[in-house]
Amino acid sequence: MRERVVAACDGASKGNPGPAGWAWVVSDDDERTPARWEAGPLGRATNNVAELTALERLLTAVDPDVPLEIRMDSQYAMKAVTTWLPGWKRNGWKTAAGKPVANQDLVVRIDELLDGRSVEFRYVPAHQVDGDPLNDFADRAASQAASVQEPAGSALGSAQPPPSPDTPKTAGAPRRKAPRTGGTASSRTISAKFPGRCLCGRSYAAGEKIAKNAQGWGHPECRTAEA
Amino acid sequence: MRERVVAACDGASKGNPGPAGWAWVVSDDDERTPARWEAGPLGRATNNVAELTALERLLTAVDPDVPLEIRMDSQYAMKAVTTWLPGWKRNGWKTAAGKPVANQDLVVRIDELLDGRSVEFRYVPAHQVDGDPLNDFADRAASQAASVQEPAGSALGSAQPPPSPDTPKTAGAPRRKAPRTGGTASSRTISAKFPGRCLCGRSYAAGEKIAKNAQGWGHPECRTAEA
RNA sequence: CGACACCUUAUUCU
DNA sequence: AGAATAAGGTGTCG
Repeated sequence: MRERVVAACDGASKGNPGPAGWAWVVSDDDERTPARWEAGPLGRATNNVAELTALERLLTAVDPDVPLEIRMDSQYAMKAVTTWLPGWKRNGWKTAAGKPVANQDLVVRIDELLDGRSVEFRYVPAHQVDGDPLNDFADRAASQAASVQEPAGSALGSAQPPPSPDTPKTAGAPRRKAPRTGGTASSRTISAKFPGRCLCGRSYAAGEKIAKNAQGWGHPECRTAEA
Repeated sequence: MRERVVAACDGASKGNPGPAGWAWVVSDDDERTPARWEAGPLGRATNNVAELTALERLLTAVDPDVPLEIRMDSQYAMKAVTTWLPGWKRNGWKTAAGKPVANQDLVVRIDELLDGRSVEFRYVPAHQVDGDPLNDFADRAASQAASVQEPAGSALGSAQPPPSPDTPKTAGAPRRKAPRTGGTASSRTISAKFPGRCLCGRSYAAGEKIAKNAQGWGHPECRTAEA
């Protein structure tokens, strides 16, 4: 059976409500290095709409047959689609205070995308000194998308999102620099002779352009380091 | 009724937290020239403890009957004793996040000093190219006190605090040099025949040494320019 | 009442 | 380029 893929998603809203954005990232096999990512603007929205949208876009972008581990820092978005959703279906989408559940459309849509899929949600705290690198990447990409209100991602050849001013950096300990990713393709691509699965979780068809990465063959934009 | 006196106060903390200092300055009638000032060390403290202490020392040093305009660059210290204090008294000194309010002792002490007094607070931005001269003076005096951890002031015959390296200098426009102040006394002093009020806002008693300044008689250390 | 997130402001600095 | 000291608010749920 295929190895589970690790991903993260996050939302941002400048002013809350205000200019908002979403982002997701699928990791390399080391579960730390961004292999493929995407971010987009939302116009004026709340933080929680942005968080839910990020999850919805991630599930839409990844092959439903691939087992996923999704890391997120929003307990609201995570519990909405896991803990609270069954009760809401039963009680006619009423909150404990008797009011209508907010963002019902997004929650329902995510519920549909989750159907028949293997997804494990995992809460990771935001903005930690030595926190999850994928969550940090998604946080920065979403914040950037919220600010500039422009799409970005590995498929668009975007540069890595800039560091957030509010994300604490690692203390003195020296760290290996993560391999560059996402940017312009540089090594050779070929046409696939057989269909297969990229490390990003999506399959590729025979005849599709693929490139070699450290773990095998896959989408050219999913290359993580030169072979 | 007596004219309002203009003053400024500021704090500094090298490293934050780190060696800290406070300073206040009372202006001449031109509202630009330092007439009387004082600065002191705090040992290891935070920037905000230094800011609040500077305000507390100013209020302690100035006659409570004199109406004051206080200029400061710390919105934290200013709003703490004006905007936020009433709410804190009501809610048992809890922050919006539900945590105990920091530096409560200093805020309470300042609240007591403010009682029955005429004080207008005025925010002035820090480190501006053509910013408030009194705030700049207090900034330099507090920074110096934080560095050397020694008291200073007009009453001690201290020299003017040195310029800060981080304060942007005025662009090309030529400016009149502010009259020298605060340093060693140089012109004649006499014994007051009657009690009176100095321009610094404090009164002097009959028999106390006084000196003539541009606006009249007052404390020798409050002289602003030679007559 | 509690939790998580999104922020906004100012200062202190390094 | 970075971090610490402090406060305020909204979005959402149990």
